[in-house]
Amino acid sequence: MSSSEDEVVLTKRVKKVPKKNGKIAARSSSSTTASENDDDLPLSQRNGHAKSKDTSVDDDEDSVMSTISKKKRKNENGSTAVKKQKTVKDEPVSPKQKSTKASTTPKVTKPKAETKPKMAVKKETKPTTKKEKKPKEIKEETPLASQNNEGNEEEEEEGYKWWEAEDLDGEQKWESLVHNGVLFPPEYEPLPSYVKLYYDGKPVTLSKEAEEVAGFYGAMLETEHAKNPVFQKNFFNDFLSVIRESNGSDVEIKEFEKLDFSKMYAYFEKLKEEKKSMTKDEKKAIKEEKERLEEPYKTCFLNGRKELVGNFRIEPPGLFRGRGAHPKTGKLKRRVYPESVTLNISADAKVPEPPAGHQWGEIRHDNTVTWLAMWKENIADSFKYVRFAASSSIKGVSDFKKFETARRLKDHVEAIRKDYTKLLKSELMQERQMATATYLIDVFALRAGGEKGDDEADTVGCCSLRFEHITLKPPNKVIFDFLGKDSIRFYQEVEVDKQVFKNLRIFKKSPKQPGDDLFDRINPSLLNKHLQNYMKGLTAKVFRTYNASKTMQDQLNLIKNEGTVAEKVVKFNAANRTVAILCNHQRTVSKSHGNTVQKINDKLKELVWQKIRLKRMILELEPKLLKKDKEYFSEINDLAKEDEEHIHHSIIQRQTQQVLKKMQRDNEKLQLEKQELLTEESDSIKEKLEKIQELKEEYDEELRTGKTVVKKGSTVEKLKQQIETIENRIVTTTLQLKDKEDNSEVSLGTSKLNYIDPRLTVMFSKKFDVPIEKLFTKTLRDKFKWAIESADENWSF
DNA sequence: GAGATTACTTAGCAGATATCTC
DNA sequence: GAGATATCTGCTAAGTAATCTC
Repeated sequence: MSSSEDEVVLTKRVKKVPKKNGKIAARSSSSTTASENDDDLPLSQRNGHAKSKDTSVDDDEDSVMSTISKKKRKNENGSTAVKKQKTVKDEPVSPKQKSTKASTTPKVTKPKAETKPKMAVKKETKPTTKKEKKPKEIKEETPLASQNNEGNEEEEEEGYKWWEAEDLDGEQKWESLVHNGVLFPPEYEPLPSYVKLYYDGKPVTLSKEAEEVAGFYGAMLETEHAKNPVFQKNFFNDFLSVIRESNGSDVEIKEFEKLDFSKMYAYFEKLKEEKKSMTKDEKKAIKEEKERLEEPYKTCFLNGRKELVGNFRIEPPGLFRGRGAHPKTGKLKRRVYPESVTLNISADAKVPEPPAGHQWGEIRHDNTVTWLAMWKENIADSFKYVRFAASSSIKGVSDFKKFETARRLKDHVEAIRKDYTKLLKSELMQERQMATATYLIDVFALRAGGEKGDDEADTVGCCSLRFEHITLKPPNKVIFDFLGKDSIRFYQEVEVDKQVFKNLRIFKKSPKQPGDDLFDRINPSLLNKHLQNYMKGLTAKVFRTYNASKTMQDQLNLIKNEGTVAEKVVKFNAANRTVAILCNHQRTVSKSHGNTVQKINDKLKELVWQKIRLKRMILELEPKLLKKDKEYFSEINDLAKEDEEHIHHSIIQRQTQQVLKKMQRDNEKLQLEKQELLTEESDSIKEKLEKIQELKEEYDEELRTGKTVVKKGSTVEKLKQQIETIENRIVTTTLQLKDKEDNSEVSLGTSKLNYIDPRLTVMFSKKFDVPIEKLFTKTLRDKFKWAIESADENWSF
């Protein structure tokens, strides 16, 4: 078959549908042909066949397509079969049940007859039209008296160690759940009457509702968001809606450009300043009041044990700050009232009182989920949940399971890699795409890449990569350039497996064009189904966890147990950084970064100058040394005259500013005490400034004569000692600079929090005698208590 | 089987707090 | 002790993925 015929096949399969955002997207056709059914044959049924074909298939791009169109096979049972797996059950066991030795095989338990029963329809206290899941029956009454964990003082003191007790399986998430509901943001307090929005130069009197919305914008007037035209447009539309709804303006507002928020902005800035300048006691009182209000919502009782709640606060209204080019950025996030909040709580628990004059939207008793409350937000029409804190047992169990699943991948990854390497050459397009996607996810830690709508930012992951996101440079170089999660740019120039390169070229082949999906036969759902054939619980995201933790383990293995604690921490962070780079965890370079780097560079230059100056002093004392130790003095003329002049200038300027700033601070105090203020003519200031002037003259003289002034009492030994100190400082500062630059765009926290098995950090801490406090913050120590208490120095991922 | 729904994890940013430097 | 800088924490947006519905 000719290549043109091949293209016809491809064209038939790639159905072009206009994307909601106007782009043309490639979609697999819904009308299946016999050959398309072929694609759906389970791999297990085709492995043998594919293998025999592989040997005969010419791997030319065209012939691949020819083979596909020639093949007319049908899936006999018409459904996707599941590749037979080893019957070893892949369920996690608690950390204490496991040996911490790497060599020990994980405990194998028998598979349950039914691991995840289908959820049945649930009867609710309030009938709803939507389907609902039926919670498992709560086995026993859970009287509130038992919920303070009575009779278990030891546990109360030490905290509940779920990892030593819990059966981690099962769909039911709790036996009893008792809590006090959620904390609502305070009601809006109108602005003082003199703070107005202006329209076309005239003050506008707004309704309370409209004023609140105007204030949201006014407060962020100087942010990048407020300068974004999409943000402005969305805000303005919603602002006008609120004005209409509340009959809320005495002036007809028609154009955004005529709005002047500057008075509002100034008022909010003034409030900020006032807050800043509060006395310690005032700040303390505010904090205490805040804590008093929060207290009832901070904790709840889960199965009779006290646990921390995470985000017990209902999100306050405001303007939606979407990331990247989000089409809805700037829209009004409306205030949430109790009527739209659903509480999830034990059937026999007391329902918390809703705020006065309100009612809860719904009360549920669903023990198959872990949220305490939820509400629907108005931006994406999705749910927001109130959940347990990261340190809670329920989150701990889930975290532990996540890492155990990733660890189980160790036992399968070799087979998976072998398989996808083979399937890269499959004659079936879907298999090739599946294999290529798995390769990219495995090797470059790409996310799955689910489809997105036109009301979201245009970001992609593996399955949603489009034509324009990769550039191919023969023989096997690929340039990835796309926006991933949070609109973070993923840019990498990499060399890939030759067959992967060939496949990507096929996936980009005409008639595909910019806007078309590269992977038009697969999606995350199919991909994950495929992955589950290899291992229960295996999904695309498990690869990220696995590869991150595996990389960390490998990096830690390279570290030698030597040096100070600080040096070991630096090495640990370097390992952490490797993982962060793998996962593309970035952060915006801080505004002050340029300045900071400049300052460190200046400091370095100054240190070098100091060192050279000290060496010149030595030669002033003993000129003969120049011949004796040429190398030691080889740098004494390294600095250009201009550089030296610049350094002198910086030092003089800095010292002068220090004196003047100090004078300013002192004057503020003196003013309060109603005493006479200092001036540059005051004796104490004059004296200091004169000393600086003397120093300047000394420097000028040195520059002019080339002779360095040696301080009284200096000896060669003393000067050499000083040089050594400076040299050490140069080394430290250079390292500091390198660290700054290396870390300026890399965020280490995300991988530490989500991807690196915390037991690796614990192992490092114990093996290398580095206090865990140096590696985990307090929050992380709480979150990973299970790891800290269960892993030892021999633990391995 | 596709799309919708639901529930969960992952993510960067901004403000709060702690630590360092002068 | 004050200001600068680093680190930590809370917030909430933005993903993934399982399940449900049509």
